[in-house]
Amino acid sequence: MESDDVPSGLRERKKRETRIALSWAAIRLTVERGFDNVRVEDIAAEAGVSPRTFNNYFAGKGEAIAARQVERARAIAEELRARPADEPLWEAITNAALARFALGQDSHREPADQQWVEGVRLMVSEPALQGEFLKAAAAVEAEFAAVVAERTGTDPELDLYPKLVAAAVGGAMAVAVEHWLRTEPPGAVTDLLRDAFAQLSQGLPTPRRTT
Amino acid sequence: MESDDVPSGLRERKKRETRIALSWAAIRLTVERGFDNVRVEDIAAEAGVSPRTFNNYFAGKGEAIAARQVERARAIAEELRARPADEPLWEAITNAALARFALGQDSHREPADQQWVEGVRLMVSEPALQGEFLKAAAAVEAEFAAVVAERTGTDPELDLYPKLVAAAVGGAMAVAVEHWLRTEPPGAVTDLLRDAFAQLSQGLPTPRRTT
DNA sequence: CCCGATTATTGCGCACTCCGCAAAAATTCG
DNA sequence: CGAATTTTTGCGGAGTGCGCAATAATCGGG
Repeated sequence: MESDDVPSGLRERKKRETRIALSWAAIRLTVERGFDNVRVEDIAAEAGVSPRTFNNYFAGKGEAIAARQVERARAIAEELRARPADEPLWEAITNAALARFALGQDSHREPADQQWVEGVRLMVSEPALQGEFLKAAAAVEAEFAAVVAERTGTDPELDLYPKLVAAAVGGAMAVAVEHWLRTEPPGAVTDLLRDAFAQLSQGLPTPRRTT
Repeated sequence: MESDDVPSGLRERKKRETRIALSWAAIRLTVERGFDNVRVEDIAAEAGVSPRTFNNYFAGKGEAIAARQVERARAIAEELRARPADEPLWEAITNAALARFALGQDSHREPADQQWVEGVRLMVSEPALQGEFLKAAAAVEAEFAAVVAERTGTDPELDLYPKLVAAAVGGAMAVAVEHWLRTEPPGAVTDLLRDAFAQLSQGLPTPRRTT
């Protein structure tokens, strides 16, 4: 009956670990070999469970891969919730997103992952996965909208506002990341995110020619 | 080698017709029976082609269903391109979207489709399809971004701006339609769209309590 | 109008996916 | 420890997506 508490028994920990192991294995193999060259069987083997068990956790390869994005998005929503209530909305959103992105940024910065970045590019351009990523984003957007509604005193059922903000934020993050992946000397995602949110909060005015 | 001209031979017309017939059949059957109770075989039969041919046109059921959304989104992009260049961007976007949505709105307004609306609700809440819809939206967003870039003199490769606008617009439309489908006495989508775009163009300021 | 060239449709086969079901293994709790 | 709960696993089957090659339809020049 409980909704989201953490019993933290041994059982729950193992489940969590298996889930993460499966998701991670799916990502790693896909980045290395390409989505179509990875079978569920391989992923399960990598995580040390039976193929059937994979489907107890995820409905398909795509979902397993997108699971980690979901986690991050959730974390951003929680980060936002934890922000001081008197902080202006867009400032809070920007800070929340930046905090989480910066987190995963410098954690594994090795020069050797040049090849890995290339694999990621291929992965995100896989049509089957794009849908999955977007679906994942949409799933979390509802949650995000709820937090925004809390902060602004609006009602997700009646007002467009919270979901509009959630959709815009989700889109902005996607655009920023996409742009970042496409840029050859990879700069800082955080700068792109800051820029994107700033433009959003200003009503996306036609920028004056910066060239 | 030609990119998108219309040879208008008999062959191309038939192909287009088959494509539309398949897409339409997929939607109709899904709305009536639910996504999982429709087999590719059924869709093909409805359109008068072999099951194998279905896969020559679409990679799966979901893609067939989303195909019509793609078409509409494309139409909006073209509508935007056709707008006078001196019209302010957000006005042009709003008008373009409104024109296309109003088009499909009153075309088949019968009291008998109460049941149909219910089916559509079920359809859009199907997880497998949400991903597909979003993927379709993303596909067109690039096109939309290109038009925005044209209008504003920005470069999709360098500036975040055009894609940011495209993402925001796509998200806003999705939110508006979702809200509209959830509202019991179905009002006018166009009003919701107008509202959504207005909020976007004003930077999504925290609304003052309207209750 | 007809015939060769091009293109679409179709049937067949196969690898893979996803899920229901029930047995086996693991974990929890009294 | 031992029974109850939960998870893992193997099996089986319905569906899917696509390559391949044969067949049918369309096109375009003579």
